[in-house]
Amino acid sequence: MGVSKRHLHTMSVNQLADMAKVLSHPARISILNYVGDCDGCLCKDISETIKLSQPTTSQHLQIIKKAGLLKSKFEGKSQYYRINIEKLNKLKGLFQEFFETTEAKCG
Amino acid sequence: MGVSKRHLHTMSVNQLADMAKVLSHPARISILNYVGDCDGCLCKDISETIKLSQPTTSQHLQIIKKAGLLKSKFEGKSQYYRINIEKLNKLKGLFQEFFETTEAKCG
DNA sequence: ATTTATTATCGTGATATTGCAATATAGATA
DNA sequence: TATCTATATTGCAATATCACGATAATAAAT
Repeated sequence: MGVSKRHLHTMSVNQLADMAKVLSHPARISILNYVGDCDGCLCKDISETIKLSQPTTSQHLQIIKKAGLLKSKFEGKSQYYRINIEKLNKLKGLFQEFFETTEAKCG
Repeated sequence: MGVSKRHLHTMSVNQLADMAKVLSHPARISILNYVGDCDGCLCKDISETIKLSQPTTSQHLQIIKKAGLLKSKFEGKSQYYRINIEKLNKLKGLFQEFFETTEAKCG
C-alpha cells in the first residue's frame, strides 16, 4: 500500500505501533528470549542458535537495538548484547496501559 | 528478504509475533481505541474518524478481526464492530508473560 | 424496480520487509 | 605483515504491506 500515513495518528499511537513492529518478527522474539537467557551474548552465537545467517541476525539485532531494547558493548572483536531492562519495563508499561484502557472502555 | 522463516521458531514465538504484527500499524491501534470507545461501531464511522478510506479501513478491520480481537454482527446493512474482550485479555496475558519471563531472566 | 447506504473485495502502484552472498571493518594472533 | 575471527554494511531478489479507486454485494427506503 505505499507508505503508512503516520501523521494521521497521535504520537503515542505511533510509538506503540513502532514497538509492536519490533516484536512482530519471530526472529526478534527468539533473539530477545536467547539474549535474556545468556545475558551478554554474541551475534555469532545468536545466529547459530536461531539458525539465521550472521548478516540477517545482525540486522535484526540492529532493529531491536535501535528501538532501545538491547544494549551492547565491544570487548576486543566481540560485541556483547544484553537486554535493556529499563526500556523493556517501559515497554511492558506501554502495552499494559493499552490493554487496560481498552479493556476499561468495554467493561 | 523474501519470506519469513517461521519454521525456525516455536509455535508460541510465532503466535506472539503474529499478534504483535496486528498491533504494529498505527491505524489498527487507533481503530481499537475508537471501537473501545463507541462499543459497537461502523466501518464508515471508523473510516471518518481515523481519516483513512473506507476500503483501507475495512482491510484493517479484517486483519484485526481475523486475529480475533474484534467481533462483528450485521444489523440491516450495517456491520457493528466491537472488541472481543476475552481475546484481548488472552493477548494481554501473552505479552505480560513475555515481558515477565524476559525480565526474570535478566534479574 | 430503482435508488441509496454500507461494507467487502479486486486490482494495482508504491513502499517496506526479509534473507543472504559478498564485501568491508576492526581487533587479535601468529 | 599476513591471517584469523567477529561483526556490520551493501546490494540484490523475493515477498509482504499499505492505500485507494473501482466494483460487487446486500439490504433498506422510496
